[in-house]
Amino acid sequence: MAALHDDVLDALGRRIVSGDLAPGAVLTLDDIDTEYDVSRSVSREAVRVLASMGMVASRRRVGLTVQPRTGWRVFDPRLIRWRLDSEDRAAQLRSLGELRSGFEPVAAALAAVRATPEQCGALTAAVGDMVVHGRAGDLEAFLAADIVFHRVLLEASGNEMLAALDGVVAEVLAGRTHHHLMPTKPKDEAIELHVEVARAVRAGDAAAARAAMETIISEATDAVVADAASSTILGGDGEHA
Amino acid sequence: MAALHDDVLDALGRRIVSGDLAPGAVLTLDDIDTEYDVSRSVSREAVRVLASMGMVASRRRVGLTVQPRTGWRVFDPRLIRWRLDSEDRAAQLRSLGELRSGFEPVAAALAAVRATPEQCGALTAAVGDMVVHGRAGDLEAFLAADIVFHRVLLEASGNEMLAALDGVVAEVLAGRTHHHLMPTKPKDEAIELHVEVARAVRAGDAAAARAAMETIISEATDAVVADAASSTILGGDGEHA
DNA sequence: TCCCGAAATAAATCAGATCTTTTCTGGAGG
DNA sequence: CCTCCAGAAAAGATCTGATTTATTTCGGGA
Repeated sequence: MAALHDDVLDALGRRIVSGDLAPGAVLTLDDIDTEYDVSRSVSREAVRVLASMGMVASRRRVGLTVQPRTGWRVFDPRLIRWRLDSEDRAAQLRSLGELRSGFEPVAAALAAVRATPEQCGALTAAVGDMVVHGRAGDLEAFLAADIVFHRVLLEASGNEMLAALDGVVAEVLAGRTHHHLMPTKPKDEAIELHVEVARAVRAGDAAAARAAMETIISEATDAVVADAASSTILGGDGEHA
Repeated sequence: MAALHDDVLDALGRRIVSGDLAPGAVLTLDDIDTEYDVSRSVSREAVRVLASMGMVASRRRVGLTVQPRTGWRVFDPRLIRWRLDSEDRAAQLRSLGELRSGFEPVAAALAAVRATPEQCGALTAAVGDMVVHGRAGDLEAFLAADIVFHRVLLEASGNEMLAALDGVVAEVLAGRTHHHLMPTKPKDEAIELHVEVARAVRAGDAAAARAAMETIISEATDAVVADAASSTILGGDGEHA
């Protein structure tokens, strides 16, 4: 089931992200063949993908040069995953959080106008789960429901690019929970705000949906800051923390 | 200078985006070798990248299956380019615009806190160019300055993911101008708002920067809607249209 | 009818050759 | 000593064809 080239891609990607292979570093296909004991086609395919992510550039007579971070395709899920698994984790979470603070209110507003009845139902169901598990203090189950809530909302925005960011949101939410930046029991107000978003979406009230979502995020930010856990501006967190 | 595999990748990508190769369609590496008259390594590398973009999946004994759009990595610049060059152009621009309406205000707020003196200078210079070319009615030069302005702003946000969206903004702005959704002469108020963003960023006033950017976008949206050109909700356009 | 093994299929991998581009090196000429 | 050009060398790009492996199909037997 393994895929050789995927293994090599993964290994190289992680080495680059970790800084083991820093921008400017040069390696050759031969190096890769030797180091990972694979044939040329495997190393080539791995490198080709890496190049398509802007992480390396290949030049004849020179070899493969690791590219500066500014050129990386930072929206690639694989790259996000590598960064989250590396030293870079905190920075990646911060970036994702800031990003999220921008697009989630938009998604909520759009969803209010475009959500299908099925999506409204799914949203309501997810909110219901959040209430139940939140009251019970079951953080993992609450997190799962929270992730579903936001995924459905993004999907309901009817914008495929927003929908594609569901992984981002899931990572942020999971990261916050697992890094213990959440209270042991989700705040009632936070849950209430999710209920409000769902209500506004059902009612087709874009402004209300947007406002509630903005509040969710800013409240969460304040809470985190007040928590003295860290201090990111506009801070991205975005959930009852 | 050509790169065989890149040509094939481009050709296949465009065929998929255009619907010529619809989701569910199956093809084999052999088909590609034959159709484009290239060797196996070339077709393999092209397909590998396409797979990494979520556009095809390869399975033994079956071949390559074109994947549904929901799984595509829609943030990949190549995919965005293909969509912009296809029938899908309008939808892609709408998506990008909506997205932009979310993240640009955030970027402005962050830039107010994080911009370096050099970036403030670049921003001011860009605004100056906008004023000059705007007054002169030179739409192309104005567009160029506008693009620079937004690029610098995104970069100044200090968030590499926001910075990576500079291409998105450039495409939206260029698309609006070249689709004649702009007045023959940029509105003074719109220019004034850009001046205000630059001022707020220099002053480190995050709230003001965010507010001005939000106004830029909503004013532009209203203008477009009033223009009866089209009607996208929250319309994302975002520029003096 | 159901299950199992053989055959067929197409991707995955390997191996090695050839082509092309880019860079480096020496030497000729100024 | 510097400049310029030809030739060598390095490394990716492409090609070819063989081998391996996973998956599906299908025929035969219980």
